[in-house]
Amino acid sequence: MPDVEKTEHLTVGAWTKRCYFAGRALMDATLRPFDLGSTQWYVLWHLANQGPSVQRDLARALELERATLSGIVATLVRKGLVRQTSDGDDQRQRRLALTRSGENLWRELPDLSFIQQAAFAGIDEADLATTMRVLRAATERLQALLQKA
Amino acid sequence: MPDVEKTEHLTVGAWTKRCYFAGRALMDATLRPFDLGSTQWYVLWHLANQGPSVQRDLARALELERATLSGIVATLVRKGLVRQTSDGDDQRQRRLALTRSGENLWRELPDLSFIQQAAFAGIDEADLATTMRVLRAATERLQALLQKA
DNA sequence: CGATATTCGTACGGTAGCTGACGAATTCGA
DNA sequence: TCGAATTCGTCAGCTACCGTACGAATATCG
Repeated sequence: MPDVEKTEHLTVGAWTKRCYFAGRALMDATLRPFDLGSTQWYVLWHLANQGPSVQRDLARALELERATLSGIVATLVRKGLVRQTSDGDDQRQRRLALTRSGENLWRELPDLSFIQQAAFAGIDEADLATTMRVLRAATERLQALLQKA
Repeated sequence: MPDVEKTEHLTVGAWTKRCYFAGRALMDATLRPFDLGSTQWYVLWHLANQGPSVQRDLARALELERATLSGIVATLVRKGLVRQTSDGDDQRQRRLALTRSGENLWRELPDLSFIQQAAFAGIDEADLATTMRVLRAATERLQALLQKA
């Protein structure tokens, strides 16, 4: 939102937004042939690398609301990529795992690390670290402020 | 998405996401008493400060798709805050302007600059500039890559 | 002048987030 | 031990994005 910069506020906000959306769009474009959304990819990623997981834990790990994850999981189950069972000692919980076809799909998926690499290729290592630090600090301040409100 | 950092890619992507969402959440929380969403605020902001505008121009200025803006505008018109007329020489275009009640509401709205200020208070000016530069460069690379795909 | 291409706004469908409410299951306290 | 609080997953409803398709209006070109 370029014009907003004239107000001298929300400028970095505008760039975080642009950067976030650009990255996600590229992710989505890459995953489109596989009929996967970016968040669906994160779920598969976690299940493939961290193994089966209780839905609640997965939500915490991916920083999603339970309700949000619930919808994603429903989609993945419908596609036959993920299995949702309730075999634990706590009958409220649902355990998630990749199905055979989910594992097969995961093996076919391209490596997405090229996105991060392309985005920050040629950028000074120290500058990247600074950026991370600034964003982390800003996020923490914002979340703290949100807490109080 | 913290765990993702272990893959050593998408780490900055995760922070831009967190930062963007945290900022937007704070904006939404501040605007909630006025029953306004953050994008609705941007539209009012533009109309209040840049004056009436053709819908297409507004979409370009706010970096929104025409379809997206169309929905936002419909909501604002329904609330009686914005007037949508087609009085130009080009009968396809719709000219947008604040209504009287829209102007009144705008005057009542709090200044949102405290969000940006709070987020980056105490952060070194040079570091902030570096962050802006890195984000801008990354976004441009990502968009260029998206273009080709 | 008439056919074709473009542009504007809208409609529809999809993804990705959120909140709030709810039933079922579990835990905690008195 | 029994009632109250908490937790888990889901549902419904909202904002905010996207892409595609479409009708109407305009521009362009032969």
